[in-house]
Amino acid sequence: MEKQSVTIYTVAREARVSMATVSRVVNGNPNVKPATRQKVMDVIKRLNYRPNAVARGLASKKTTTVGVIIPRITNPYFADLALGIDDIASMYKYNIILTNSDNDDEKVLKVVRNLLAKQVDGIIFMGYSMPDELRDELKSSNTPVVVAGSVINDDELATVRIDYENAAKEATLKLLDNAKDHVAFVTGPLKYVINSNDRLSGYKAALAERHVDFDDQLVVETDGTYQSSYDQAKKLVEAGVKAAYVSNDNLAVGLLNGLTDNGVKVPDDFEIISSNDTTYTKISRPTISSITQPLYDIGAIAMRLLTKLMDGNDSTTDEQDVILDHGFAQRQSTR
Amino acid sequence: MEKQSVTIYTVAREARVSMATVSRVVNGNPNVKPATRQKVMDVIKRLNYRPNAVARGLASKKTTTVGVIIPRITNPYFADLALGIDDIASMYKYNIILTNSDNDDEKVLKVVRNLLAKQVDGIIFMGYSMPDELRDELKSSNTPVVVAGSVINDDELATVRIDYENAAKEATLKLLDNAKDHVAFVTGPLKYVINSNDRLSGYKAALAERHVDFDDQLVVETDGTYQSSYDQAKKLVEAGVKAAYVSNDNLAVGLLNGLTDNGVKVPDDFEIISSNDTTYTKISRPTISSITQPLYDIGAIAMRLLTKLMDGNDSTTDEQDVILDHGFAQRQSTR
DNA sequence: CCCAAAATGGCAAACGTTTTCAACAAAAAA
DNA sequence: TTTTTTGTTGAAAACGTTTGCCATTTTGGG
Repeated sequence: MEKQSVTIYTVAREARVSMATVSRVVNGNPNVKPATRQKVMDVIKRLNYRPNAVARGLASKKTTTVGVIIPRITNPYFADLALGIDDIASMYKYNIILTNSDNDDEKVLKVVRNLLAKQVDGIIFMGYSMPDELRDELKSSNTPVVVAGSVINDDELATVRIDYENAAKEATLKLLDNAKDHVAFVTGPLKYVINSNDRLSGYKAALAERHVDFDDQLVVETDGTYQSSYDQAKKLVEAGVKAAYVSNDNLAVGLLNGLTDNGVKVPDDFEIISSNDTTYTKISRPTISSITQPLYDIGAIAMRLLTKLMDGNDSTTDEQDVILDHGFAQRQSTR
Repeated sequence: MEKQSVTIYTVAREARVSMATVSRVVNGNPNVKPATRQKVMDVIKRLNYRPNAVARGLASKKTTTVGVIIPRITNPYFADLALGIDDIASMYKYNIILTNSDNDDEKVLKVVRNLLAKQVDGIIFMGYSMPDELRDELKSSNTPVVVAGSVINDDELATVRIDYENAAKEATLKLLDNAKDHVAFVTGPLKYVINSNDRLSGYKAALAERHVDFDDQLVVETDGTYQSSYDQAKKLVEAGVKAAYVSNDNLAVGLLNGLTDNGVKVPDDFEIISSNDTTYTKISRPTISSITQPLYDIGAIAMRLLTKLMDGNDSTTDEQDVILDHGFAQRQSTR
């Protein structure tokens, strides 16, 4: 790769000013006389000068780049979040280094080390758990971190999310009130705190409120894939289950299609409420009722919060935990 | 932001060697005596030294970062491609700067300028068209570019894709052969060459082969969204259309649901073949027959090709245009 | 007109690496 | 032994910015 042809030095020479002045012009520093500024800008345009962001990063210790960890880019839930993140990031002139973690602790650690080596100004973490080692690394690196759309085993990190517990409770209550007694909780891996803690608690709270005994046979743990819940459909029906609150849309669609393909009518014989309100819930037939989350906003707000933190508003006092409102979309999978 | 505490210099001092030697150790340069190497590695571990990638980028003129332009991260088609890209990228130790272009020429230009300023080693472009200005910029920047999963108005750029024209032709033939005479082509914006050139040509070729006259009333242009084709469903049926080849899965699902919601039976009264074989085609009911594309592979191969180009294998002679095989998945939307 | 204060701009030292070149040492060949 | 060759290492110059500090100019009040 050949040397960059036109540098700040070239411009300085052509404009008969110093590099410092060019730098000031480029960065909008006010301490430069309008005439000089114009002169420099003309040269910049003429030479088509483009500042080298790497050199700038080294000198200024700011890369205007943030790292984004996403479990899987093809997961619509996280993709929606990522869209919000990206929009706000580009609004604030930040770039996004995006990497899939595949929910693999090993990989996540590697990825973050990489991001830190690249001197990102901040990190947005999406995912279901954060290895201790990673947490330590992040803390000692002193890089601002915001957790978006997920709950992890750490309460010191800034987080943007909804109240998963309450949302789960409300959904479960709705199913219980539709005169169903056998309401199951179909969930992704329980090793993720968002499932095992937040959602399960909400589910239990709803049962308690309606004086229904908790039956752990009704908590159906899956690996979170479409296929896994599709396969569970038949068993659930045979077990007499009449409704299910489902922890993610993949699972909900799988369950729905599994039921339909087995001749079970939704919502007549079985009701479903899902959790994430992604496109899946709208394109399935019947459509799936769901807790609604402002996905885009969660991403957007997380990114905005991150910019604050990166600007040094450490604001340890400020609320670091933003809980957005959720809602409910009544669709065809519930009566 | 405070100064980096432990640098290559610190390590060098502690290990009583020069920076050069530390650099060699870190980069696996073989010209270091094993004993020295060990000594340096010990210090690195003890001090927990992490090389600064920005400084490295400045000195070596390689950032091990590639820019990826994606129309919209939430579009499953491109998300699948992106997954392949990311996997291979991380295999080759590259990071991905991912940005949504929203298919907006202005924005794309801005984004690419940004990427170039950040000194990315290469760019993967996904999208439906490339503004002339952008093309010029890319060429003069001398940065390797690979176009993935799309066709654009330029034949000099390396591209990885399938044969959209033939795929469209085969799909249309299938529909024609199922004894339908009124086969429509429901497409996204015709200003995109992949639609107006490749797919439309394929559609026409199929008609010609079956001696069916081309009727431009049967080419239904939409804005590419779910809703747009959903809204077209009724009109199509009223116009006597019996089947449709659809240019993307969003549209196909929209059309399908529009038909179903209007009481039209698929596939009995209307057959559909879609183009991209994303999840949508599998979770809809009925499921949608589709051309199949190795989406992940397209992304993966594009990235691999890019690494070649970045390694300087300019190989102007080599095939710069990789055409992968496509297939067909028979599902419930066709007989 | 003079002088202090404000505005402007230049110098040069960072920033943390890689890399070229030369030096030196050790091993091999003569 | 002497000369080559090969293998290891270090010194220091890039890489292209930003920025602190100082010098010079402008400005405006008296």
